[in-house]
Amino acid sequence: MIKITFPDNSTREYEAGVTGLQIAESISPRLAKEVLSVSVNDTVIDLDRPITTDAAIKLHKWDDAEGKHTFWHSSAHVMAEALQNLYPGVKFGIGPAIENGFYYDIDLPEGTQISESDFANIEAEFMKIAATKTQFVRCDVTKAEALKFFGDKNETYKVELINDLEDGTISFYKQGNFTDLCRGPHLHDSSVIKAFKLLSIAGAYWRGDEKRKQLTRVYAITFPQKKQLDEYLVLLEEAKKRDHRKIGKEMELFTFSAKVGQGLPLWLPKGADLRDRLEQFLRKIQKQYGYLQVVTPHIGNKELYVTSGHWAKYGKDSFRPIQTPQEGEEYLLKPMNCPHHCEIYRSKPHSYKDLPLRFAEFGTVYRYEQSGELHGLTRVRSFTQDDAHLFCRPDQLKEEFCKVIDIILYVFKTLDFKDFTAQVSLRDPNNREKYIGTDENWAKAESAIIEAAEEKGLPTVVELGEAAFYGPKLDFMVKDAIGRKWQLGTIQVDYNLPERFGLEYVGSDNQNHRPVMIHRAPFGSLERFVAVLLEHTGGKLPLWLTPEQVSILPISEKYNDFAQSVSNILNNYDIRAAVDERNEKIGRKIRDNEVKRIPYMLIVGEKEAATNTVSVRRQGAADLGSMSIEDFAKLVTDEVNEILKK
RNA sequence: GCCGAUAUAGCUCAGUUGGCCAGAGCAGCUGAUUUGUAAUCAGCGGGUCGUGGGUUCGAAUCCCUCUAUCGGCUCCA
Repeated sequence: MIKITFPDNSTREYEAGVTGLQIAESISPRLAKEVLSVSVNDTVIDLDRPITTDAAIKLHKWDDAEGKHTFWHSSAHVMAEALQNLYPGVKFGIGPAIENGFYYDIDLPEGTQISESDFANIEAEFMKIAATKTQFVRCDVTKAEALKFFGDKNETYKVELINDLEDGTISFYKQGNFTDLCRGPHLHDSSVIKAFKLLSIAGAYWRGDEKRKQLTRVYAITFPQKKQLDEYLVLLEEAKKRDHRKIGKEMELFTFSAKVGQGLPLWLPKGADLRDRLEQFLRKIQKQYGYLQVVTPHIGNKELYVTSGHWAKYGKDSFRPIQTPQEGEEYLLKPMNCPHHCEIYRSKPHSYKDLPLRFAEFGTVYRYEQSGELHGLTRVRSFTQDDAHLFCRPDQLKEEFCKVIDIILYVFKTLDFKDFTAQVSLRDPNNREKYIGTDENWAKAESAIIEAAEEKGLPTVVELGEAAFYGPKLDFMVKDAIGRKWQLGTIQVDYNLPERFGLEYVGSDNQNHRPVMIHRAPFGSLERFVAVLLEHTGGKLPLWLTPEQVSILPISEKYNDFAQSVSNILNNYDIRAAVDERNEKIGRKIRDNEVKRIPYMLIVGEKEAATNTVSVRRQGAADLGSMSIEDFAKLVTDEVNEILKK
């Protein structure tokens, strides 16, 4: 007998060799029906694999991530079988589950391709296979067997994968007439897959290497119930409505012109106004935190970037240098503000008493991005960073870093970004040539970030290979309407640029010392920030950001949406008409439709109203007496602003 | 940059298998209307159908080039 411990710490005894499915059956028939896979001591395995020793287990259903993962991974195998039936000779790459669904990378036979018109056909074939209740059967194989099996089938990609695997760890899964190299786990059988939808096809390089062949990636999703698929599709449609490109056009915030050039946003008056408000908002905070505003040119001598290391790192992938007509000097459109700020620091000697120095600038930078990578406002070729560089003594580093975290969290809180991830971006340990600076400095910078995040109690995830080339970062990632992750706020510790620029300060010991630099941008860039802000709010921005919101929303949404948001505030008031033109009783409670008109008035600046004077009482507070409805409108506006600022 | 798709008035779109001077709604303009209310009535203007080439008696509709956009990949200072 073995002892099985459940997530609630209860235990039961079973015969050794019991399977996950049998355990589920022993609990309830319904659970047995719904369970998809099982974790045994934190490793997810198939339901029909025997458990031979005491173990802690967790049964996974559709509603947990592991359950979905198993479900989608198995679906990928079924889709592969369908594709194999429809496109004989197709070769398979990899087919994993992803956040929303799964994909399979395939190499179609010469001359074949899949287009949208084929989707229905593939979907039908998939459902046909799923309905046969085909079982997923695992078998362990030796490396030699595996190589022979796929070699005989000329599955070159699988052979390559197997070559990288250790003998003794290789397993196959077979369902119907499709066998795949796979670690598992899988569903017991395909009958639980009730709905399948092919989402899109795209090119994807084999093993993510752009020098290798581009395969066809087929994206799809499945569900245990047809209804869930319908709901998902509705959700996708809803998300599309929150696309910042659509909202930005409707609200007349920004536009693009092929003539101006791709990736170069043109901010329209209303968009510029929104930007300005965001800038003012941040400027105010930064002033409180002792930042000093500076302004630097949009170009800089190439030598500046040779010094900073940017030229060597990115020169060839940047916009070409501009040359002066007479002297042939070379200038670069500035791709970042740091070198300029370093030179500002260098413009005079500094005492240890001067530090930290915090130079801030809304600096517009220009970067060459590959044409296919451009995306609305989230990925552009010219954008404005809410940049600042903090020059501090090593002993001030952590405190300064923590204060920057405070600012970013304040910004996110004010704008109601709840769903973000703090990501510690470190070097790729296998690719150190990508980075400049000594290991010692990197180690110092990395530990500073990790410690500061810990001190602030900020939960973080660590990503290797995501660091800037001059230092590690703490990035704040936020998702857009359809779940794509974008980096907004960023804080970077840098020991390298101060060294390259020879930055110094005189310490209390009268010796020269090297300051540490913090790069930081709470918004990241105004472009990307506005984009994500629009997608989060669906364009319904807080009042203080766009007081003229209603007039810039499409007219159909004008009235209802805004009225609703302000009427929440109005609910706190007992509003009575003090004077009534129609000689009705003075002091009557204002009718609902009149209250609804107040927000409309607030916005369009309409002066006339049902009653010119109201007597107002704030619930649970003193009577405010009578006032003109215009004054009352102002009062409500102020209150809305106050609430939103908090 | 790579794979695939798309590109018709300011906006959202319709234009069947290539064939009359390319249509609608909204927006705009003009004139009525003055109405306790976002969306009244009448009329008008607006597109060389993304660009350049080709096939054809004839193309918005077929083919090619380029440009931009969309979904991914790669990249992302």
